[in-house]
Amino acid sequence: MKNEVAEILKRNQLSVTDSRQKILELFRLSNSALAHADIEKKTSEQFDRVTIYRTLQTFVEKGIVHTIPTTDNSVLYALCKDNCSQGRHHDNHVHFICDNCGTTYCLEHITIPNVEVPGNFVTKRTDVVVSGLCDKCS
Amino acid sequence: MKNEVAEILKRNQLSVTDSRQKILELFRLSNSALAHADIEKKTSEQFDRVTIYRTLQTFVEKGIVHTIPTTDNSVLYALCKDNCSQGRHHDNHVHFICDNCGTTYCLEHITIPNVEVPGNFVTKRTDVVVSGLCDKCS
DNA sequence: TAATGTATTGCAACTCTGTTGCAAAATAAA
DNA sequence: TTTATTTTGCAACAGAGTTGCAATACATTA
Ligand SMILES: [Mn+2]
Ligand SMILES: [Mn+2]
Ligand SMILES: [Zn+2]
Ligand SMILES: [Zn+2]
Repeated sequence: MKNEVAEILKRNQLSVTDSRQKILELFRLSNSALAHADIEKKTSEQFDRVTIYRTLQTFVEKGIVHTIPTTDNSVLYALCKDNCSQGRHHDNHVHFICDNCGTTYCLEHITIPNVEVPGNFVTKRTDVVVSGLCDKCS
Repeated sequence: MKNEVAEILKRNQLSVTDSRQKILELFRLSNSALAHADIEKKTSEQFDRVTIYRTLQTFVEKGIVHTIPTTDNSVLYALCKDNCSQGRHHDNHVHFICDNCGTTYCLEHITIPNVEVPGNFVTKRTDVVVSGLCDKCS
């Protein structure tokens, strides 16, 4: 729904532009996380590389998407569900990266366990990334 | 101890070269994880960039160091303790990245919790990365 | 709806990171 | 010491990410 996408942008005080609409739509249609390269492949005819970088950055800042750490010099992005906002992500779920097909899933229903850290360390964020074989590859 | 470093290399069926000795020593002297860039800064007068890339790759393959996922298009490396070997890492600990000073610690004594995944997913590896403020920055 | 100010985009140029092939050098084996 | 094997450095390249700036698109107000 183009309209719903525009709503999300407005709610986040972003002007509604073609690139933001299209890229946000891509995330909504995908059931897995996307890398910059994925988005570039699907939209490079339409948008400049730089625009994609800036759009992703903006989405992260606004709490529209969240990042997923990886071990291969890439960053993955996925939609934040509920009520994330500027600087406050509430995506408290585990991520799964398939070693075989590379697909990365937000396991929305599996919550991050509480992890103890030494006395004077302060936890701001905890990422849990599981890798292995996804349901399609196992 | 240069000698001990050489022992580790031999034990892993690697020929003992200047760059491997020096880089491995760097890891042993550091109490935090190192990125490629860190090693380059400390040794670029001595070794070519390419050699550092290849050395790190070799160390990971042999189980001498392990990687730590990040959210910023970089990969961190840290020494494996005990008995990791080719393809079999037993580093089952949590990592902590300080948002302020950037230092990344292996929390050797905090073990990775068991994380449930959906039925047909197969877990091969679980990474837990906590970020926030380290003891020096809090 | 049209005019205006503001925010976003595309482009060009650049830097930084990582990779590859190959000849020279270093290491290990005999 | 000689020889075979492995590793290194260099050069060249490819790809990823950044920045400044002018052109364009968007939001606002009249
Ligand atoms: Mn997610
Ligand atoms: Mn570690
Ligand atoms: Zn898969
Ligand atoms: Zn710190």
